[in-house]
Amino acid sequence: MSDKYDCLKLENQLCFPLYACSKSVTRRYRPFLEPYDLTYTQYITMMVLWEEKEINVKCLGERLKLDSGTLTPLLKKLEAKNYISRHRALNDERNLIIKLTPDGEALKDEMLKVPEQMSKCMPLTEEEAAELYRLLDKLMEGTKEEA
Amino acid sequence: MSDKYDCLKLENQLCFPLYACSKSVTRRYRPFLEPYDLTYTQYITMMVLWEEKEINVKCLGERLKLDSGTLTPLLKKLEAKNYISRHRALNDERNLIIKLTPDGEALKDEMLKVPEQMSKCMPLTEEEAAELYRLLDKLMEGTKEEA
DNA sequence: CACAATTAAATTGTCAACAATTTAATTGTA
DNA sequence: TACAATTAAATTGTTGACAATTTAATTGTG
Repeated sequence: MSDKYDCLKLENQLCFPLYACSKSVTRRYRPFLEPYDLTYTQYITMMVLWEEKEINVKCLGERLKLDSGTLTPLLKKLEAKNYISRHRALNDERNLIIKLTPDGEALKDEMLKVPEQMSKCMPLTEEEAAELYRLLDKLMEGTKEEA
Repeated sequence: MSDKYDCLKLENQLCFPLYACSKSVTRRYRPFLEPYDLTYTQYITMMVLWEEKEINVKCLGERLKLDSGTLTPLLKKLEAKNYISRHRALNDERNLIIKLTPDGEALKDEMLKVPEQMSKCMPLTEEEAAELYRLLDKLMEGTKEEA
């Protein structure tokens, strides 16, 4: 019961579950982030800043795999919410340095409950999560730009 | 060497690899789809139509997990490219019926090589792919709207 | 039958993703 | 030192994603 078009069926492709699942998980974050006026992308940007304290747009883009076309407007929004500051580096004015404001820093403690709440929505065992992580990583390696 | 903020690190979350990997895979499709003037979302829409021949927007949205706000403009674009037709159902004019045009149907054979080419970018064994599929499916179940 | 409730698609508005281009600062080199 | 090449961020333009609302058709019920 198989024909040559089977490979063109949605359910036979890995790409679609990946795409749908990613959207589904992102959507799940919304209610937890909304009280802080953050979108998912803004949230992961803040996650990097909670680790780094200070970073330029280029490095931030490498961590998040986003370019300046996405980040510039997003960072302006985070600045408007007073979570971050944006200033040119003194030694090289091409670099825009992103720093947490006190408000942004304070948010970190509030946000501790987000991953906790999210993990309740993730019906995977510890081992399954680790395996999923490994497989995504491997897939990522293979799909990123090659020489 | 762990503190209470570890859970707020990007690399300790499943959500980020999922999000990044999905974007990476989608990006990989671009060069294969560009010759046919299709985006990834337009491509998966065509995949449903190659299976169904005829479907209304609501059902299409359920298959693709997209709403009319996303689909309406996308379907108008596919219509403009002459891959699909859009007509109201005679028995219930609320329903918009999407059908393949001959051009859209013909595209199916051309597109057979897309999954083939893509699979070369997917560095997973058969078993790994199956396991990834299973895990994504399980995660999907858990993250979709609950009662 | 009338009209409220429901349903399907379209519309509106906001944010994201990303290619391609532009602007401005810095670096390398003839 | 001039000036070409490179680099970082911003800008422009297109497409998607989705919440919320609107429009129009159909269904259910008093």
